[in-house]
Amino acid sequence: MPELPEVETVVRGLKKSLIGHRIKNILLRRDGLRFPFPRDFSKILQGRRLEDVSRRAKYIIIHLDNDLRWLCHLGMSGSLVIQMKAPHSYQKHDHVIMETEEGAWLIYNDARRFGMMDLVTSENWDNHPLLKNLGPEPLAAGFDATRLSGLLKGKEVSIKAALLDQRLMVGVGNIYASEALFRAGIRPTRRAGSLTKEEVKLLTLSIKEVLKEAIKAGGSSLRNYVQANGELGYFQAKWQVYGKEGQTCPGCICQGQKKGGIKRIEQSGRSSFFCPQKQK
DNA sequence: CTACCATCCTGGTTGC
DNA sequence: TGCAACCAGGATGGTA
Repeated sequence: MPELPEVETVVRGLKKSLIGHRIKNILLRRDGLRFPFPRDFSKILQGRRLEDVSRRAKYIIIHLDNDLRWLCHLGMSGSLVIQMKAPHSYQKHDHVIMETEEGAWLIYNDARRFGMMDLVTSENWDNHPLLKNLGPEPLAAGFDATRLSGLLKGKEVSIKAALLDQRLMVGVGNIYASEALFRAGIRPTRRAGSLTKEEVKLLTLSIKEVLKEAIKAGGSSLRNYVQANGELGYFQAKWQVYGKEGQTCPGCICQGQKKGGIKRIEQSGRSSFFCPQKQK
């Protein structure tokens, strides 16, 4: 379920509960996820202190006390849940379980196993194959319309596909791409390079807005729960077009019209949702 | 370089 | 209730 806001929510949850903890042991219940786990994964992590947790794109980074970073991606179906008592049994897809000296358990569950974990030294950080080609963070201060405009310039792909391309910019996935384009009034099928200055400006704001609102929705549920899976605060309730084929979008001129309603189309094998009346 | 496609894997939903 | 088809929030690697 994770796009930038969900990953950010998980990161905040981990930070709140696990910083300062020392790893007692790590249990691996299979050889790997998308890739095999690093060699001696458990052995290397045992005894390490968790110094900090941060995010880059949709990657979770757990900073350890020995110049090592534990990199984790949730893929499509991964989740991380913290609990303060030992699990009495494991779920079918609980693949990694970490126990800390302080009495916390972190459980990584991932049915589809598209997620990944790796260990990276700070020396190798900038050259990590999964990180080195990532584009800018949309919520960073320097990310503005000028920046996005430069990224989209001359691009022949659809704006929807461009938003999903993590080499251009990171964090936006299939849901928030549809939502941001809806807010900006831009059709997902438009050529990325064809957007006007004004449209790019609107889109930049829409992306930032929708991501921030989703983080806020996730954060509000975190206060009350120890778990860090981001599910409780999921933005789902506030989706305006994603998964709403055939419905009319809120306050839209398409309401009451015979041909009104949100359309679902397929672009590069993924669903896009949009309102033909509102998005041009 | 760019664009498109298949692919990794399991589970939930839908339709007959 | 059985079973098959289809769909799913990501990202890579190969091909043209």
